[in-house]
Amino acid sequence: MSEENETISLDATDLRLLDALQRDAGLSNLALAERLAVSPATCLRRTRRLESLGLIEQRLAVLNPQRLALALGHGLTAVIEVTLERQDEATLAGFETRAVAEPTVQQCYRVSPGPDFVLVTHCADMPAHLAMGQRLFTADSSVRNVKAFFSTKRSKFAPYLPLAPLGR
Amino acid sequence: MSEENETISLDATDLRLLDALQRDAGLSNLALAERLAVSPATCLRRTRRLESLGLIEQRLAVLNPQRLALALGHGLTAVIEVTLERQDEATLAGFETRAVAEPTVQQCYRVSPGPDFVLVTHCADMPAHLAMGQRLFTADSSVRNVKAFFSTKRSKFAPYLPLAPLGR
DNA sequence: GCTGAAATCACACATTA
DNA sequence: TAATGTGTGATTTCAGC
Repeated sequence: MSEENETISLDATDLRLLDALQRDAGLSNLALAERLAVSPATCLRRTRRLESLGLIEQRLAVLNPQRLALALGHGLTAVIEVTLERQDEATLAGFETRAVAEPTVQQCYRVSPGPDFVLVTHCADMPAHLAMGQRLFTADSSVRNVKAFFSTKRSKFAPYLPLAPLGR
Repeated sequence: MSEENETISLDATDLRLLDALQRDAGLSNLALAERLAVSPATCLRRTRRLESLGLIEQRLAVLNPQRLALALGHGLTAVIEVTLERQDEATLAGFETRAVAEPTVQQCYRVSPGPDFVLVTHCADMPAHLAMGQRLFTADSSVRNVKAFFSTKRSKFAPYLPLAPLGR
């Protein structure tokens, strides 16, 4: 992946390609090319470029937690607000590193105003959730306050970024 | 997609397959089969079954918002807590339907205790964010209270579900 | 954007437990 | 009987032009 912060230039085809991929990464290169009305070769070259530029971060299958629960038992999704004792960069970065390293943390956002971080976590059960809280919050003296809300239903999961020049 | 709520039975190979796919849906069937030490045919059959059972909800490319911002200008990610006037199912379902239909809403969770919903939204800019707030909250008399936190950095995005019998 | 070689996929069928 | 693995033609990928 290209690591420089050079200015990246994207034309309308790149944007349509990114948009198609963030909605359905299961399409074959051929199907994708047809949808964008470009040749398969062009489509492939562009996709490779967008990957090498780091714009496409990962491709993943999103599993359905409700369905999976029928087979594995219910997991526990929580939205957690975390406030630290101090807001200097070292303190923030320290907590962030620990949060990101925790496998049960699915998402981590630095936010403002309000708490310092919002996490989305998913644990197998309540003991696992409590153990995560022990590791990540109780054992960390830089954590001042924690509020956890448990998800009773994930109504939507569609992390699509708006690609403005598309006119969406 | 199978719509019945029949008991779904998953063996260790199914779980390893789901786990591989939720971490990397870019693998070819051949590579996947090799990783799981099964034949390509088995791998493909199993994948199809998991899709038809609705366990695999979608395949998507996750874009990097920081990188994309270099080309498009920064967007605005917010975590929003929403409390409604009443908590009866009709009121909850009404708001949920509107939230899910809003394209800027990336994720929607019903939660308890605390607020009734937590949303993760992404808008092109502040005017777009305010317009979303107008549509979704101000215009809805069932909404009592809204708290929005703006994300200054997405530190982690890895919506992997724990597949317990794997021993992870 | 086109073409062709190499890889991959997807299906039918034989095989095993 | 149900699931796996092997083999085949068809499709797709991906290089050079």
